[in-house]
Amino acid sequence: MAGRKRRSADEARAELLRVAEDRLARYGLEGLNIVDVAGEAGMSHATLIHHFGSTEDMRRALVTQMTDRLLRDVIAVLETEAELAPEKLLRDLFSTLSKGGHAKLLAWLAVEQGLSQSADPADEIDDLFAELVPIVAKRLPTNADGELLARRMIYLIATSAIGYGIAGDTLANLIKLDHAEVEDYPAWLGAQVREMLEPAAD
Amino acid sequence: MAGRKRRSADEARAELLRVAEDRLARYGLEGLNIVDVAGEAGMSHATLIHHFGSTEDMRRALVTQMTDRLLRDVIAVLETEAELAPEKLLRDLFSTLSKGGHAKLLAWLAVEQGLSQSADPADEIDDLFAELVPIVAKRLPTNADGELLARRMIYLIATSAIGYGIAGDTLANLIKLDHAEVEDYPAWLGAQVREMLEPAAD
DNA sequence: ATCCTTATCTACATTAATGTCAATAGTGGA
DNA sequence: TCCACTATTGACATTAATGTAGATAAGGAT
Repeated sequence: MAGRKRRSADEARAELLRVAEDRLARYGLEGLNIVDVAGEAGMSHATLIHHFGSTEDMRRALVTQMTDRLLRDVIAVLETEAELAPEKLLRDLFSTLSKGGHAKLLAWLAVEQGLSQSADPADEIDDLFAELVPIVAKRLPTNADGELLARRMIYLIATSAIGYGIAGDTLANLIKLDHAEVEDYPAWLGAQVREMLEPAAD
Repeated sequence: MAGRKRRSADEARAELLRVAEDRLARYGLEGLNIVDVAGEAGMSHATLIHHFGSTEDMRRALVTQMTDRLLRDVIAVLETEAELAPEKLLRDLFSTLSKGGHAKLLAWLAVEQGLSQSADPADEIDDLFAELVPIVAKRLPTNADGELLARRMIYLIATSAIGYGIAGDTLANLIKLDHAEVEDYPAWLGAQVREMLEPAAD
């Protein structure tokens, strides 16, 4: 009753996504229900629905925003660094995906609804990947099939990173990799990738 | 009213899991609710609860059974084949995990509840991994740190396989890997693994 | 000042699921 | 044959979530 706070539609959306991302990191997926997200953002859940259309769409928007940022970072690093340093790059990448629940949210969407159904929200993501592939390809030693190799590398890293973010801890327990070794894994994988890219025994 | 069908507890559990696995492959995760699973198995959902304790436990039992079979297969192949053929092995492994929703169920459990919380149901799985590690290690060329390398290889393959099973299609769309290349990916990864294991440029 | 757009809220409707309980009925063993 | 055990069930209670509808109010534009 104490007067409503009225924001622009853009501000409202941005604020809701900000809160949602924070809650995802703090509480995991359960934290992403519309009542709590809207509540913490100082709105009613009906308002959230008004802005996003549905809970589903809100979550999709969140994963798009997070992935967008992630890819931009990767591209920026690859374009800046003169030397290819997959170890550091993968360490950051894996860390981002496992912390903050990014990978889990992604998995949730893929599993629960099918992330690929609607190509709409992934549009910017699509563009970023299109940008990424040639940048990686340019780094490869051999030009023959450079693009395909680049795509496969990206695919390998992406699948492993997602699996790591979702089930990395559980797997580590089962395989008896201790904490330090799990932490080192991304860098180790980076080293393997570097070796794969080196002009073999030629 | 037409007379109840009474099974032994073991039969009931086995039948419920059989139906659950079938429904998982057919309908995905939504197919795994207790009302439908029990219904298709010819029981009421209260009976399912009676046997498994909770929906959660039923799903856990299912993932345990499926993972158990998967690991046994992998171990059997590794012990039988004289020649190490990671290409074929990974092709089968990735296929099993992506088909039938195995990886998705796994992800769901890991994401929704935390698969690692209760170590109880993973007991047999734990044993199987303990069995697997030395078998893989024995295949490695260098003995130095053989076990650690084996664990890392298993970790790499497992994380990538899970990511592949969950988000493989979506990623392929984004990275513009066509269907054939996605199908080939496991074998390609197998070839990479083989190269990683070969005694380098020595 | 007035009006129009729309962000916002309250209250309600709906749905879909899990889990509980007390009663019932097969089945194997004494 | 009878009994004890327990698999089975229908009905109910609960919960937690999403989404809808109509009313209201904030703020910009004319």
